[in-house]
Amino acid sequence: MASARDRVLDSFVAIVCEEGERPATLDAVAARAGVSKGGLLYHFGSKAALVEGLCERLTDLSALDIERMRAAEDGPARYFVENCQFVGSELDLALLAASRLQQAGYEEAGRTLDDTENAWLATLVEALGDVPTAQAVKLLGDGLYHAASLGAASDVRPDRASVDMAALLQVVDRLIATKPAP
Amino acid sequence: MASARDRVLDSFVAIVCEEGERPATLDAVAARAGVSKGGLLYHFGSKAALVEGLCERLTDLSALDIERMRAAEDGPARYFVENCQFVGSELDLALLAASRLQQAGYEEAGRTLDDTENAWLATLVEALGDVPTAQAVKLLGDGLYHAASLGAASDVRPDRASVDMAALLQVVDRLIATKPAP
DNA sequence: GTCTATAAGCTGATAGAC
DNA sequence: GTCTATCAGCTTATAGAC
Repeated sequence: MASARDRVLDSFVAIVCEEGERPATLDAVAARAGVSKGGLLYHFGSKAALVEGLCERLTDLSALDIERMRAAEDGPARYFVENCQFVGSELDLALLAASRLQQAGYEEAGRTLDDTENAWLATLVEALGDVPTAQAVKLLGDGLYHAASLGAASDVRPDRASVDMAALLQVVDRLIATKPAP
Repeated sequence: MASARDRVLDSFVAIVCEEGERPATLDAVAARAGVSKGGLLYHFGSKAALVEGLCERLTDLSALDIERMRAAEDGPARYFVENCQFVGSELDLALLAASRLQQAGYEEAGRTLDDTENAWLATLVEALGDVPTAQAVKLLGDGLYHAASLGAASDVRPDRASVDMAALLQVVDRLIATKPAP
């Protein structure tokens, strides 16, 4: 079984992703992690400390993802777009939670998100060689991520249009094929 | 001077956009609108009623925008992408506020957002004739909107990469030019 | 390291005067 | 239509026992 500290952070992330920032009270997080509020506050002295813990986790996970992206067989652009689908990975959850917390006013979450987004963009620019094309690919991914963040919170809406990933990747290929010579 | 009811709704939207959902307390909204909490509660009987008011406003504003999009000189796709930049318009504010409230757990805001997003996508599909291309354009816009929602809350970050709109519109043109024949 | 008990502050909402 | 006064509930955080 994971350490109590890890379980607390997992629970915090899970509740923020499933229900939002406001329901992620110290009481609720502690209960889900199977500790008392006092026990939680031993590991994270305040709610801001929980956010800080999430930011550290996000930084680690995104650095790992950048490495995988660089080494991806089909190239970083395809890897990036494909992985902007929400599948519930640790990185997905950390990103969604950070986004929610940023929107709830926690500035550190916003800074960490900015850093990770800049790293992704830089990797795309490096791989594609053309800045506008790289920015467009980044925006496509952000768009997917935006849709995920709308969906992951509430119940799934059957009438919400879902994206055909295979077709989208072909659009990405068109974008790369028509990019101006450097 | 606008009616008290409008001033209350304006204040609610403004605080949600500038500081987030949690700081948008009945007290804070009333103070900004220049009425007492009791005065506010006469017009909107609960916080959920404020959200409802915003949703109605968003529905009206987005219907107006769809009309403008259909009639746009450079075509709906260019109009759409250009207008996904956050410039602080009433529609921008309503969209950002709805997104924040959706992420804070207000389901009606999520439903209204879904409706407006579906309407934009349908208009793009109708104008471009190719679904994957239309979805890609929609995602580009969502990506821009995502960047705006990260920026509009906290202070402006000078190191955050900004998008070159002229270059992005050229990418959109490439996308449209290479779309498969119907 | 983890618990219980408690303090102190804030928030949404009601009741009733004007 | 708008105000003041007030309450009940929740949330963060502290203090101190085990």
